[in-house]
This record gives sequence, C-alpha cells and structure tokens, in this order.
Amino acid sequence: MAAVEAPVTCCAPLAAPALDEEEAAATAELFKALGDPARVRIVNTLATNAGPVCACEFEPALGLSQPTVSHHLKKLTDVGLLEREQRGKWAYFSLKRDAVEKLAAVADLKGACC
Amino acid sequence: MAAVEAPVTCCAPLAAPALDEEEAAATAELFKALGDPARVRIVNTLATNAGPVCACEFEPALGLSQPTVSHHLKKLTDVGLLEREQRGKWAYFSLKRDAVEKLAAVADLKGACC
DNA sequence: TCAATATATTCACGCATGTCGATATGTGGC
DNA sequence: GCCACATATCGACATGCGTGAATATATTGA
Repeated sequence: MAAVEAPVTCCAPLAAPALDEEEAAATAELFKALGDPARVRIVNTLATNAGPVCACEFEPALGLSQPTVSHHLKKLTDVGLLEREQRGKWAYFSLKRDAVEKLAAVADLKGACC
Repeated sequence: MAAVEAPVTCCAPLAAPALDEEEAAATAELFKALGDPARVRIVNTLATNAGPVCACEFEPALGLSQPTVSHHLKKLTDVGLLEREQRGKWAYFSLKRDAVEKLAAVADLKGACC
C-alpha cells in the first residue's frame, strides 16, 4: 500500500524550523519503524552487506517465524526504507539510498541545539 | 530512574559491523522514544529554542493533558535524550549534547549501504 | 503552618502491535 | 496441469503504550 507517500518522503527533520502535525506524525512513523530490535537488526544486516539480502536469510538469523519476518520486512518497506526485488521465487531486500540519506538528515540535531 | 544505563549510552549505530541482541534492543528503544508525534514535537521545540524550555509550555502547544506531557518528557529523559533541570517549582528541559551527537551517529547509514 | 501552583505518579481504559499457526498467493520445475 | 518451495496474508492472542481523571509530591509565598 505504498500508493500514497511513504513517511520517509514526507517527514521533516527533528531540527526543522517549524513542524506541523502531519510532518511530526510522518517523522514519528519513520522512527517507529526502527523501534523494534528485529527491524534494527534487519537494517543493520542490510547496511553491512554489499548487495541485496534474501528474505530467507532473516528467519534463522533473527530466530523468528517466517510470517513475523515478512511482517517486519513489509513494515520497513512501507515506510520507504527498504526496496523489494523479486528474483525467481525469492525476495531480495536492500536499503533505499535516498531514504538512508533522508534518515540521517532527519535524525541530525547537531548545530540546532545547545 | 536512569540508575542503570540509558539506551542512548549503550546503543549501537545501525551501520555497526556487528550488532548483538542487547545493542539492537537499546538502539530500538532509542528510536521507539522518538516514535510518537508528541515526542517528536517536543524534541523539535527543544532543538529550535536556544535554551531550556519549561514543561508548562508543552501542555498548550501539544494540546495534551498535563500527565500525558509529563509522561512523554519522562520517556525522553529516561532514554537519555533530555536533561531535566529544576528551577523553583518549574521543570526545564533541554537536549543533551552528547545524546544528540550519538543519535546522529546511530541513524547515519550513509557509506555503509549501496 | 497553610494555601496555591507546578509537576509526577497511580490507575484504568482502549487501541496498536509483535508474535505465530493456518492458509493463500506466487514462482519455477517436472 | 501438478507439485514443491518461498513469501504474503489472515486470524487470534497477549502485551505494550498513549491517554486522561484522580491523587500525591514538591516548591513558593503569605
């Protein structure tokens, strides 16, 4: 259901001059997607691997059932952080480059505080 | 409250070479603290204000009850992002400088992916 | 000491979410 | 078409969490 806009595309940085309710909600959704240990480990795995990673690799690595892994991958994909690629009957996931840059910008508070 | 270690102090970057379960949990807790619109707006307010902000200012700004505001401020303080300062009968909150830098480092995936 | 105000805590409610078993969908090989 | 395998979806359950009313605690001032 990524028909509309993914949170990562319409969220605003924490240090933005003015944050309306919509931007705050989108930013919160982006962080919420990263607010689970399993999803943190998924992103970490993708970050430390050169190329896309098969969905089947996460099931043993995380110690979670296949439906649960699929659920987490969907959540990360829905917020716009991951990209899904079908290779035969396997699904490969990778970090979206622009989303990665946006995330870093959103979380960057340096220079705005203290 | 923060007697042990705050998540922000013991979490690991998303792009860390190896993430064990504890680090992933701490990192997830940090992001989870930012996974609520009200808390995003609190951090944004603190980031765009020069000095500490009184707790009483958030109640009208967020449109939430006083206990709820206190709850959110406590959550952000517990993870180590905020600093609480008592001034008479008012409580002033500000962003912790080291936590701000840590957050940016944790969320920075650039260079690790793609 | 007492009253007034600011903040924190407790409690209860309702909703969101992580989890997994069962099942559906999709893809390739025979 | 049929079977095997990978992935997604559905249904149900337990837990977590945001919320506010009521209450407790703390600080100031009279």
